[in-house]
Formats: sequence, structure tokens, C-alpha cells
Amino acid sequence: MEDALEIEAGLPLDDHRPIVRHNLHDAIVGRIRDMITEGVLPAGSRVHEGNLGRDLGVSRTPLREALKYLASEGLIELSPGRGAIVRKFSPKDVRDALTVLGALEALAGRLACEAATEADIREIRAMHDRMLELYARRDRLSYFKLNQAIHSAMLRISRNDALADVHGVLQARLKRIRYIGNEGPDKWAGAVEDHEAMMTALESRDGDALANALSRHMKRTWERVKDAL
Amino acid sequence: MEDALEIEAGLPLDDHRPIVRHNLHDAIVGRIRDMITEGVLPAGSRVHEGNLGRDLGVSRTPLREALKYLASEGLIELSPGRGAIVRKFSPKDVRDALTVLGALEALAGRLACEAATEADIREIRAMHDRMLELYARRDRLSYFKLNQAIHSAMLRISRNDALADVHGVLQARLKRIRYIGNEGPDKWAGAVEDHEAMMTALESRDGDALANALSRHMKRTWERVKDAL
DNA sequence: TCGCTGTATGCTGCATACAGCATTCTTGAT
DNA sequence: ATCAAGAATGCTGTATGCAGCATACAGCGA
Repeated sequence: MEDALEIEAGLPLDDHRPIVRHNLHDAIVGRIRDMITEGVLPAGSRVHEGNLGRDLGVSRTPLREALKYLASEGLIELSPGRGAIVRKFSPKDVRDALTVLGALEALAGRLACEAATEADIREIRAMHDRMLELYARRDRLSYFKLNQAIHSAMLRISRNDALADVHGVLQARLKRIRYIGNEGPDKWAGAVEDHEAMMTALESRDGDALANALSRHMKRTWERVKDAL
Repeated sequence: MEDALEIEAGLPLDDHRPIVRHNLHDAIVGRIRDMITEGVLPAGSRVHEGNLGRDLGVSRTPLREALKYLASEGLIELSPGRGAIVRKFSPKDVRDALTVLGALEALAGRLACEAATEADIREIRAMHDRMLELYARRDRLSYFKLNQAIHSAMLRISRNDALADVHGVLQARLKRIRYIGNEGPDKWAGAVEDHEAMMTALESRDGDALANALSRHMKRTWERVKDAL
């Protein structure tokens, strides 16, 4: 779960090294997720069991199991008798998912303000400050990773596993979109402002304010990514 | 999706007839979901690939694929090297899921008040009226099925697929709980009241009122089921 | 030239076989 | 009698083979 919300940084894209042999299923699932995020498997492209299996160094059986798993997550689409394709998200799909994510994070914010420990909040504050440094240095990729981590942490300290679950599923669907969405400096500044408001609200345990901040942040995210679709 | 939210009525539980050979994957997934809902596969029990495959008349390969699929939905838990067990939900799990479902249905209600057509609303009104008849007749199972169908329809007319998706996943997890939760007459009457309020709000397209009604309904659902855990 | 049909290719879907590991039972020793 | 160690059983995990079907291309007819 934690892992699913993280961008694995700029993997070198040489995705032809054989897979580790421990916990093969999780390894395959993770690798395919990465390949989708990085564009190695483009949205809408067919996933050829034979070729992909050869590339990853595994047989078709565990690969097919991984595809079924990812299909249930909504990252892969299965057509009976016609194989698997990487699911393509329409602008409406993205907007819908962001709408739901906004509601989920708003709920998480409210719950977090009640359930979080002081240590939880200090931890997020530390991440937030580190993120500001990365913003000052304009280190986009590291900023992005830490940003995702902060949102994951917010879900974690809300202490609601079901909430974190469904949030993770939708987050995973948008990972590719966000990965390629390189917004301009003005929009980036807006995102940082949102995060400031979130931190303030969390530290004063103001549930409504935090919910509003997270909601607004998600709406602005849509503004940032919608042109890239 | 539609199917996943429906209780397949009182299946005779003779789950040893062979499975239909068309679209085997979906058939197996659906059958296992039913077996979990009906208690044929009790929560916490191990799922023996050999036995279950023999019972269903399929080999282990498609069965394992179905189990992976259900694991991604959160109905099955996989321990590497130790097989699959039917996931057991703690009272906190149920409460958490209901909390999220409340937020999701509230959002759906708001969206539905904007996006629904008049025909959509008339359709739900018709289902609602039929449900009242079933309540008057104290036809529990049919009432229950129609109740689920109404909630599904509410999600459908909100015109947000991502929302319907995650709602369906959480709904599926609680299906067994609700299946066994036979509340008393007073609580049943309360649920019917909630539905009256929902219908009124929807027909006047009052998003806030509908969201509140759905939220309250979900909180009451928790009150109804929590003692059965 | 366009459309339809037949055929061939190659992929998917499923079953089965085998290897590796977890669990359990048995046996021996303390 | 109890515990530990080893062996046997049986399950899971993976690979491979085969059957069936979808698709694409070529040939034929209108």
C-alpha cells in the first residue's frame, strides 16, 4: 500500500532484467505498475502475455495472475478471448476519480484531526518542511515523491484502513497522469500554498479547515492536469 | 458492477453443480463471491485450491486467477506459500468501511441531484414504492435485494464511474455482514424512514438534504449491524 | 474495385505435470 | 511423558503443452 502510492523515481527504464524470485506475484504486479507509470506500457496498448513474460523472465501463468489482479484494480482491461490492454482513462474518468479523491481526502482530514497523535503531526510537518526545501531547489521529481508520501501519510494517520485502501486504488490509476503532468511555476506555487494551508489546519486540528484545504487542493489538481489530456 | 451489488437471492446452496463454460473467469469470481456471502466459505477459513476446484469443476489455473482477482478486491487474503483464506473483517473494519461508504454515498447524492434525469428519478421512485410494498409484506429477502438495488441505482445516476467502482468494492466486502444481519422491526422501520427522506430529497433535487439522509442512513446501518459482530 | 469468404497464423484459455516448501506425524532420546 | 528431530504427506507455485478462438490476409466473385 505504502509502496503503491510512491513514485519509484526515475527508474532507468531498462525493464529487461529478470525479476527477483522471492514473492514473485507482488514483484510482477509492482513491475507492471511501474511500466504503466513510466509509459513503457502505454495506455491502450495490448499486453502480450508471451512477450512480456519473456521480457520479465517469468512464464505466462504467474503473469496472467498478476494481470487479473491489476484488472481488479482497474489498471488493466480484460476482453475475454482477446487478452489484456492497458486501461485508457478519458478526461472524464480522471475528473471523476479526482472528485472522489477529493471527498476521500476530505474525510481523511477530518478523521486525522481526531485520530492523529502529536508524533504523527510532527512527522508530517517534517516531511512538509523537507518538501519546501525541494520546492526552493526546484527538484521536481523528489518534490513529487515527497508530495505523494505526504498525502499517503495523511491517509495513514486517519486510522481508517478501508479509506486508505480505496484511496490507494484511485491514486494508482492517476499515477501515470500525474507522472507526465509537468505543470508550470505558477501552478506549482499554488500547490505549495495549498499544502501550507493543510499543515496549518492539521496542526491546529481544525477538521473542517483541513477538509476544505484538501478539497481545494484536489480541485486545483484537476486544473493542473486537465490540459495534458 | 450491477451484479456485484445484488444479492443473488436464496441460492439453494448446492454449490456443487459444474460452472458454465462461457466466460469462466467471471463465473468463478461470481460463484466464490456468492459462496462467501452465503457462508459456504466462512470468514477466516482456508480456501483449498484442489478441493474447491474439484467442487466447481474447473482446474486450479483459472481458480487461482479468480482468487488473485478477489484478493485485489479485499475479499480474499493471500499468504505467500500458505495459500488463501477468506478475509475476516473486524468490527473496526466494518465501521471504517461504513464510514467511507457514508461519505461516498453522500457525494453520490449530491452529484445525482445535479446529473440525474427525470426518468432516472422516476425509476428510483418506482423501486422505492415496490420496496415499501415488500416492507408491508415483511418480505425480508426481496426487500433486501431491492434495497441494495436502490443504493446501486443512486450510484449509477450520479454518473461517476470511479465513485461507483470504489463503492462497489466496499459494498462487496460488507455483503456477508449484511446478509446475516437480521435486525428487529424497530430498526427496520428506521431504515424505511431514512429511505423516505432520501426519496423526498432526490425528487426535490436537494443535494445537501440527500447527502445528509444517506449519511444518516449509513450511521444507522452501523447501529444495526454492530451487535452482530 | 470492393466485398466476402476461406484459410492460416498466432494468441488466449485451460489443464496438467513437476518442483519446492510448509505442516504434521512419527520416532527416538532425555 | 515430553520434546525435538526427521521423514512423509500434501499443498502451493510455476512451467509447459494443447485446444479453441480471434484476427488478418489472400483469393475469388460480383
